[in-house]
Amino acid sequence: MLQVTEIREHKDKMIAALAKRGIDATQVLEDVIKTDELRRSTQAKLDETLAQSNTFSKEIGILFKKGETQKAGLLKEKTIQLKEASKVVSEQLTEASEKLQQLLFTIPNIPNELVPAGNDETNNEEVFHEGEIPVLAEGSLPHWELAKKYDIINFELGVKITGAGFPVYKGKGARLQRALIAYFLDKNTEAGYTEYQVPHLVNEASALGTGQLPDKEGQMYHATEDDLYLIPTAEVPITNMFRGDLVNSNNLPILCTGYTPCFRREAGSYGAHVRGLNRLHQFDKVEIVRIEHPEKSADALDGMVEHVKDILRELKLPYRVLRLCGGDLGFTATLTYDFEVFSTAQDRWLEISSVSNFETFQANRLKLRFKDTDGKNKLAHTLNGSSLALPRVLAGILENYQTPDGIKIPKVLIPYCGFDLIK
RNA sequence: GGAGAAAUGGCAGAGUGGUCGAAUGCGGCAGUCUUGAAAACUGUUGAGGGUCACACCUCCGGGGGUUCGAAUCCCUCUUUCUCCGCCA
Repeated sequence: MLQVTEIREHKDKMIAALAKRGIDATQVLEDVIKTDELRRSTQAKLDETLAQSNTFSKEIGILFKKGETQKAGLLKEKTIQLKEASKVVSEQLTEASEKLQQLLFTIPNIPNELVPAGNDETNNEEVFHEGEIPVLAEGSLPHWELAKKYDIINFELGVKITGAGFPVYKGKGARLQRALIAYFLDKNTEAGYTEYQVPHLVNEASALGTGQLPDKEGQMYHATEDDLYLIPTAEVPITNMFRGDLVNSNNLPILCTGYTPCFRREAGSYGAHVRGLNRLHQFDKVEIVRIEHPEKSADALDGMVEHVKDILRELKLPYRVLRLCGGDLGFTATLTYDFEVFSTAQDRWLEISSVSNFETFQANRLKLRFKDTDGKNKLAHTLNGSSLALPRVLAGILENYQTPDGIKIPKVLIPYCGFDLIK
């Protein structure tokens, strides 16, 4: 959620930046300013009435003590009238505040100046790539065929017990998943992130805090009986641990990591692009989250990108890093780098990580502040990234590491797996 | 599931109808002392809205009520703790 004071001061700049998302925000920003003016003037009116009423109440107390009950009675009448008047104004204030809130909820975050303009993924900018794309032997297979061949992932069983998009991992497939999770968590904790295990269901306030609600309601599974949401990413519970907090600036940055399953309802398209592990309703992910001082968040984002690069380098997977364009940028982000692994047998890139800076957008909803060295309370910056999403990494490994003898295991994973070949 | 107790500033913890946005301690910040640091001492320090700045308004778990006036009384919800029951 954007800050109203920022909108008041930098409206034109914001309109220009939001244009990169393909949005003309002129009208809505003007509405925000107008509604905020109404809110403030109504607030002032209410304050005045209440101030008057408070003064009278104090006088009544004094009069009673003196025993001047008649005078007190007169003042009572007056305060009763003021109370009636304040009720009406108070309702107007609520109305204006709610309208303002509604408007603010519809406006996405302001893209960073590095974000290229553009409507869709074709305008994303490749900023880095690394790793050799292997030349595979004759008869190499996509991962869903490999999964069947080696009996390590069973999609049909998942359909039987739940539905499409809920695979069952088996034997060395399950072990490889577990190895990846442990390896990722180890890499993250070595880099200074503290490991957390968090709830997989969250309440409405949490979903609002990180921006899943109100705009992405349909993308989450909703347990209506208890009004809880299955998390679409560990970002939600982890970031919300700090909701409403006021932290001291010398406690920043705060670095967290956690493994969770992630649940996504999103109705995907059909065909090869969603086959196998490419798109699931439930998948595993290890997430990193940072709470940063505003002056350090840009560097922090670069650091997170380097961290994820390091992991992919160790896994020896061919990958590229994209800077998302305005049209592809998520609602809450100012700047996002996507990581994609090349899936050789499918001959396409698969997104495996998304690293973003949200600046104050989430913090404003979360009321996550820090006490700066000048003694002032300010909104912190939040950032997060996947490190990494499991299924597509697994797909990449299966496809890129396949040989006529079986699937080799990346060297760094062998200690975690306890085997070096799936055959 | 049953019975009882509680929820107050960054933290701990007083406060049972008016002068309480709230004692005290810790922590934070500034200073004195010191070569420097620690200790000690002195001062300062809740949050949000509003204002050029004041004034002023709101906030004592959430919501509602009683009252001229509520942290304080009533209702309700949530959470925590103790005891009992049940159970991985």
